[in-house]
Amino acid sequence: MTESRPVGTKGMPREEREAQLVVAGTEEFGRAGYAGASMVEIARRVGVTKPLLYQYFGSKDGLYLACLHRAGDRLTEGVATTMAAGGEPDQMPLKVLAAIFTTFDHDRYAWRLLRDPTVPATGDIAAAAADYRRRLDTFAVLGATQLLTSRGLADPVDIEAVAQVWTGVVDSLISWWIDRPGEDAAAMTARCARIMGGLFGW
Amino acid sequence: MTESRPVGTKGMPREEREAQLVVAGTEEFGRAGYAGASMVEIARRVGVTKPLLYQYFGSKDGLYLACLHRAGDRLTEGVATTMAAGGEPDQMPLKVLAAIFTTFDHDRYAWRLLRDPTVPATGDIAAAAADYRRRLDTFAVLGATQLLTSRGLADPVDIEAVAQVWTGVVDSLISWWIDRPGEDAAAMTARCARIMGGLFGW
DNA sequence: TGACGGTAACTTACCCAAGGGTCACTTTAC
DNA sequence: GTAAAGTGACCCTTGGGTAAGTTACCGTCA
Repeated sequence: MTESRPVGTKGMPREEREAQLVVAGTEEFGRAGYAGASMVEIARRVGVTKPLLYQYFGSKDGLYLACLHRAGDRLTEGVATTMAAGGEPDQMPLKVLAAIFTTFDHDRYAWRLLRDPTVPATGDIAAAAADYRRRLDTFAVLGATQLLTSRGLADPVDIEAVAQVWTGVVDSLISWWIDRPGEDAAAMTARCARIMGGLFGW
Repeated sequence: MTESRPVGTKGMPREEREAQLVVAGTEEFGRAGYAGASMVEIARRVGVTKPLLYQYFGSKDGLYLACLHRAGDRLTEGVATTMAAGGEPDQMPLKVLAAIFTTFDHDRYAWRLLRDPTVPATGDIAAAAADYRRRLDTFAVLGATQLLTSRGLADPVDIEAVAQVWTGVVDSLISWWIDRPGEDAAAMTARCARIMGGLFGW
């Protein structure tokens, strides 16, 4: 009789709803950071209310961890595969970028979760994020070592610095990409190839 | 009679206390972001309580704006001076870095205020930060244009991308620097010169 | 095939701690 | 004695988190 039906199941299985919430959470956490993101806003994006979010994920940390693990696993996997394939040191950056762009074409905020400075300094999230960053750093340091030694530079501190700047470059490229939804992964890769070729001769 | 003397003036003039609070605020905002920073914590760092902070700055936004203006003015000024001096396109990045390192050697968190993703999306802070970023972007785009055209690249979208990546590189270098308090501005500049020379032949 | 009960999906309405913000007041310097 | 520096104690909103109840789906049994 009444037209308002705000309550009751909407027939969506838990698994599917959870996936929606993780996607929405990733975007919101990526956009506003852990500290700035709001649970009720994340629920609202999916057309659902806060208690359901808590029933499924337990807490803000639980949701963040779910988002972080999805992003971190996909990222480390993709980079590991690319690095394992090997190649010339000055070709690796572009290959890794291509892998990242392809993997996260429709999930561009995911990368930011690993480097969110607003997460609590201690606890599960900090530990998990640090672990993913450590794994990525290992790859970055490996690539930087190959690149610098091929140029006659061997200072380990230089290598660390280059590795960190590299992750910052990825960060910037992804932020730039987020602001340009029309640019797909292939266009992004082509642009980077053109620029690196022109600037560095790589 | 009582040994506890928690109240009463401590003989510090307002101007000086304000400067202390801006320094503490810059560090705390830079570390935790606008959303994650706490006013009582900032006051505590200076050995003072919250009401004094509010008496001097009015609000959290007021304090943030004071920190932001100090950082933004010093930064844009330093970069403008360096850019105005001119030079070879591939020498400019290092010159700008040297200027930034020197200016912010004892204030390393300042840079982050301009790029804090946790500030409210609208309002005075957003406007002021956007304005500073726009000014810096203008310099970055200018430098990128000179650099890319000298290499035969002219796509304006490429130039925008390079400009944004450049600001990201500065970001990463400063983050890396924050974690290594022993490295002073001169050492940092020398390191960057060595790396850029080795990697790019600049 | 239809009633029916159990379970999963979902909500309203609430609690509570944290943190931004304020008031009235106290103390010291000059 | 007055003005500026400074504080304890409070208010109130925001947002994380919860309790209890409501609705729809779905398998089962007559």
